[in-house]
Amino acid sequence: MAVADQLDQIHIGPRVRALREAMDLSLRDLAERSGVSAPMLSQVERGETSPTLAVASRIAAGLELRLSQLLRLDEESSVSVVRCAERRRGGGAAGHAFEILTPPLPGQRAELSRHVLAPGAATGGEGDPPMHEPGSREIAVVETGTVTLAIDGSRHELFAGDTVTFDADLAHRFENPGPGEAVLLAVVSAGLRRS
Amino acid sequence: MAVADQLDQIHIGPRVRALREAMDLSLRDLAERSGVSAPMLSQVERGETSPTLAVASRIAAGLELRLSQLLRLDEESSVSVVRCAERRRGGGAAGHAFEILTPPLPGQRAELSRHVLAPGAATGGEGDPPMHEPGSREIAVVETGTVTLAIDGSRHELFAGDTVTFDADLAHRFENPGPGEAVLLAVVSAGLRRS
DNA sequence: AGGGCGCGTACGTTATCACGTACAAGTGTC
DNA sequence: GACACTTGTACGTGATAACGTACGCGCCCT
Repeated sequence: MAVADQLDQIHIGPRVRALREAMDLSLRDLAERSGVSAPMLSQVERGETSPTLAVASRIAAGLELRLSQLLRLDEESSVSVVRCAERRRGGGAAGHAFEILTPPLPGQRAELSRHVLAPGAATGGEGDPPMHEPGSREIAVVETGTVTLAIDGSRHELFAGDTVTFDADLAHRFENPGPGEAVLLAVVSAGLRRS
Repeated sequence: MAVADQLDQIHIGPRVRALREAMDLSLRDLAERSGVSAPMLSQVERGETSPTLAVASRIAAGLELRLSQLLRLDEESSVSVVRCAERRRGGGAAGHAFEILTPPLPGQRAELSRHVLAPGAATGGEGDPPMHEPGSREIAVVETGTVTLAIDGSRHELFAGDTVTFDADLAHRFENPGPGEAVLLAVVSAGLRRS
């Protein structure tokens, strides 16, 4: 077996076990949820076998994830998560001002922030890495103005009053094409916590 | 084999073939690049077999992609937009109007809603049972006016711009003592455990 | 202490993956 | 037209995934 294969198996196995335990499930519980047998799950977690895509998808579903998300939990390990200390208040890029409305406390299940973009401004630079941990989801509401969400190779034009929900662990940014100022509220739900 | 499994296989196969042809490679060319045999690649592309993660990773690498990227090319877009006109609206008690800004989809990690309380109105009646599942947390931001949060035997007065976070599975309600109208945004994050 | 239960893993069996070989069909060159 | 080459797929075989059954271990209750 090639090294790359071993790396593949090693990564998904411990991750599946960590997620399963975080959800307080036994092997038999997850077997019931996913449709994959408990002994098979045990082998996968211990890295003894490489499941097929069909089985891996079912395991991911049992953990309330898509398979690409499950894989991403290990692949994106080089992405750093930037926390409140750097983005508490003030400006990001030129023309971008934000405030974080929720306290930096352990009990926060989601983070709420308000962003103001001057015409032509954006929340980040082209090609910036994702700023949130794997598994995070984000909701954004456009209060005033128009913004464009650029994410994962696609662009979505949003008008005042529109709401968008997306995977916050994919590289993304909001741009204000103008002409007026744009205000949006963002809610980021925590990703799947690691052990 | 379940339909979901079939959908999984159907998706990656045509995608692999499309990418291979776009790169002007034959099955034998890709076999050489990926380390997976040409007959196997043919079977995968035709949906005749579900490759293991180890093999699928090698196929993705031969196409200059990570496996999560290959999978994401077929997954439904994780971005969900709710237009201003699509908000779900309702009225609670007299003087209380609300709109739900997020879609009623499984991928929603949190629900975002906007509430308008006329002077003297409240979001619920005295002693109403909690409306959220155990473990839920809620964040509320007062946009305009003044509201009082009554929860667990205590009362908290909130002014425009204030944010409050609390356990949403405790009986609670927001009251508008007036004199003006009060507007607040609420974010409810799902509980910790699901049955 | 004993019994029952939950949990994770060993093991045997079956199904399927993954490969190597070979065939059929199409294309290009002489 | 004949030949060589490329390409995709059929088929047989070995390896391994995937399952069902059962065991060992630890914990809890009586």
